[in-house]
Amino acid sequence: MDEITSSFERRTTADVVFTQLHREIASLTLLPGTKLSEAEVARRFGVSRQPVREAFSRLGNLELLLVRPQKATVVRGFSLERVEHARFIRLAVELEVITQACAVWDAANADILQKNIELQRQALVTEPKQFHSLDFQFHKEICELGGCPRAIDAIAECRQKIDRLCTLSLARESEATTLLEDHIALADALR
Amino acid sequence: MDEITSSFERRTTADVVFTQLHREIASLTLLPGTKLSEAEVARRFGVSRQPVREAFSRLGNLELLLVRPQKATVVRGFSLERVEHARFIRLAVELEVITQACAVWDAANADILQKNIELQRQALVTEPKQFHSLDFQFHKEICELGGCPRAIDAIAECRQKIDRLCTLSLARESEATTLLEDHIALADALR
DNA sequence: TTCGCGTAACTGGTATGGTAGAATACCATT
DNA sequence: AATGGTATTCTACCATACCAGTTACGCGAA
Repeated sequence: MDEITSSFERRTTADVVFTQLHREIASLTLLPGTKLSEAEVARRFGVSRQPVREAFSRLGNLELLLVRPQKATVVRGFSLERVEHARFIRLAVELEVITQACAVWDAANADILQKNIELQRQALVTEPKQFHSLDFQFHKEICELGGCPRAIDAIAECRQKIDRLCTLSLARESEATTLLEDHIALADALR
Repeated sequence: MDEITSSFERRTTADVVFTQLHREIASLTLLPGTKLSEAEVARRFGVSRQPVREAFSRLGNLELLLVRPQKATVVRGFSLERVEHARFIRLAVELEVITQACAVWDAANADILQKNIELQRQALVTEPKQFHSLDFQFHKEICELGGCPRAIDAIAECRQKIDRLCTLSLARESEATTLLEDHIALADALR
């Protein structure tokens, strides 16, 4: 989730509110349908309405909040349709990245990925919390090796939308195992 | 470009400023690097700084403006890298859509596309301005027929970013011809 | 009890004043 | 003339007050 905050040089009040609210929405501390009021949130954070308003605006742009004039702002539900959409985009991008990666493949690349997979295997039994970042890096490496370094941004963006639902529905640990298998298969296919 | 404003139920002052600025940036009336000040723009529109600020925020989210604390807000340049990125995403999505479309293809679908292509051919000689919307609809139809109606949103989003550069570099008319050929080839391939 | 209406509380949108930080221009000093 | 420091001026940011719709609640009549 830190990909979001890392680009801010100086943290303004609005940034703080935005980041915190984003976290709460993503972690489902704030459930969809929850009504948020600028004034109430402002009180909670001990700031004026202005930065809260700014934060609401950004969250609205991310489609996490539905804010309309003179009506209460609510946490947006994730329709399955929208999740499916994000998953579709991600799939399309990943496939294309892999296609491109195939064109320029060599042994050195395979080594890099293999090294990452080993780390993943270790992380799975010793430090499950690290798996997530390794997973991210795995895809990032494919993007870079494939010559599309910026593609990872798009993938991460989709992933973030999808993950909101995953937090709700399934345990991360059991998922990690299947992901690792996917990664191994992927590396094999590239070779 | 109207896909952007159409989703607003009630037009607020901020909406107006946002839409107008967006138009000016997209049409290169405001060149990249141009410095914009909240106060100055507010004066120009005859409104307070607040809605301008709101508009700046939205444009910043779209990466059209670079707004950082206590520093002048500038119109963002489109690095070739970013255009390439958008083009890449679009390509990936379109390819995937077409793949899916192939799976469920039949003669009726082919007719629909063929009808659109005929319209395009006419538009090219009689009413070039219509070509753009027909082009949009062509891709939209493929998305819908392929069972991914929302994919067109992602495509349109990328296209918008790309078009900003196209406005600068090449005449739309000559491009339209090659696009039509592409469309015909595409419809053939699907069949 | 139930329905309708009016009012009061609350919503986000707008206007404005003040503040801290960044950039620039300018002057003094070397 | 070149440079370093300073003051002015600009920036976006934040707080506050006010406004115009919207919603919700309670009271009175049927």
